[in-house]
Amino acid sequence: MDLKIVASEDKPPKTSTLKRNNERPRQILNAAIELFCELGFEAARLEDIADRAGVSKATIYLYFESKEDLFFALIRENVVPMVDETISQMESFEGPASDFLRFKAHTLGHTLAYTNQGAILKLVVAESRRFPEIADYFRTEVPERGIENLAKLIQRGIDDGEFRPCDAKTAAALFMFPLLMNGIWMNSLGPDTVIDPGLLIEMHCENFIRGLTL
Amino acid sequence: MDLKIVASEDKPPKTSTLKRNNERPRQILNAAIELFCELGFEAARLEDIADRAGVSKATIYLYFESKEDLFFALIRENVVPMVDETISQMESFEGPASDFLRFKAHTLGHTLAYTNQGAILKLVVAESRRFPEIADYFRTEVPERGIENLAKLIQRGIDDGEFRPCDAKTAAALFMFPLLMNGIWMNSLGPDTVIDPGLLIEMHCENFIRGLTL
DNA sequence: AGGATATGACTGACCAGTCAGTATAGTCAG
DNA sequence: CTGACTATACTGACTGGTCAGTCATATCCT
Repeated sequence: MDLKIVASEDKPPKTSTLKRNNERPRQILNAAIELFCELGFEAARLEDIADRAGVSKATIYLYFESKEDLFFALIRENVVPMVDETISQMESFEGPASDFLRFKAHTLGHTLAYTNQGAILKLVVAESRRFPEIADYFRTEVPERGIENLAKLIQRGIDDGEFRPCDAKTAAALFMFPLLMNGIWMNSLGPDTVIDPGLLIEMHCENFIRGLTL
Repeated sequence: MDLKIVASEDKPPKTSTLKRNNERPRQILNAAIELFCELGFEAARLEDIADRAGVSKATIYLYFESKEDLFFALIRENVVPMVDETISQMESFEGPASDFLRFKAHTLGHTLAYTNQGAILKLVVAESRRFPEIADYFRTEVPERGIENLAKLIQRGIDDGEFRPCDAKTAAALFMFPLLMNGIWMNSLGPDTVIDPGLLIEMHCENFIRGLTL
């Protein structure tokens, strides 16, 4: 792509505060996310990540132990906080369970389909067999906590007579799976002419609630 | 440089040659499937594939042009025939649409969850951005044909008054997505203690039909 | 001065793909 | 039947390129 002329015409835009050290990890991580999502873990080259972050490859090693550590940080810094937020939303929610499901289907559904959150999911799923410790961390922090909390909400719906009795955990997973698959789809094979993600989310939402309602 | 045209076919009518040559491509392909599914395309080494197939690496190149060709052959030889079969089942089916959905949910659901078909899906999804031609081939041969035909069946259900009116293609995708995600899940993060794949398939099946029924 | 931040240049391992050569079996002239 | 020839199947050893990770050196900021 761009070969660097050795010296000459060095940085004219002299950044006064070179104490950007605080931002460096974030810059590098963002570049890593983009490239991991585009190419997969193996095929993403550290040198390209460095280029995109505007640093040299060696600088990455000032802030991260290894390529794998970068992958781990991605989950720790980006995915887990999002789950935390969802869970606290869920805990403070008081209306009918179906209202929350509608809200969540639309927000999460669109986030997964139209941002690289879907690509991150695809990435984790693709690499999980090769990085068991990362997969373990992800599994316990994301799906297990997420499903558990969503199951609580659905169980409340069942107890309140809003939903018919069923296994709440399975129902929670069943609520999530089309949204997750939609996100993976849109970040791999899609977008295509066959599936309209917005329509699918909408239909899933109504069909799921309809099927679950007494 | 390469004048290894393999064709030149004028079969002697009676050659009782014990050539195992016929089996070689299948042996190699099976080994490739296993390793691609375990490790992903990049991380799977051709030498390991060769070892598992009981041949040398150079032998692979007698039957396949490149590593990527091996990936392509995997889809052509394994995935597409399965879709063909499903479609012909669907076309010859005559009972209520919901019966076929139940049948398909269970057979396909279990195949994806408990065989490496789910891992193959995971693989295709993971690598599709890096191999656009393979992704195009897969998309047109598998999801597009599959969804189109399933949509026909669902449309018939709508026309017959079995289901309530809705967009049949979206409904078809919505029927498939939990089964696909379940297959990917079981071949990446799962199996785990949170999700029971069999229960999920069963519940999806009933909930989906219930939601769609008038 | 001296610690913190950064990098260009390098290395060592790895791996897809190649090639010259071996092995085995079929063909056929004598 | 035999030995020379040929076609097919296969492989060990190599190459050229790639890339994660290292390190000696340089620059900046108290």
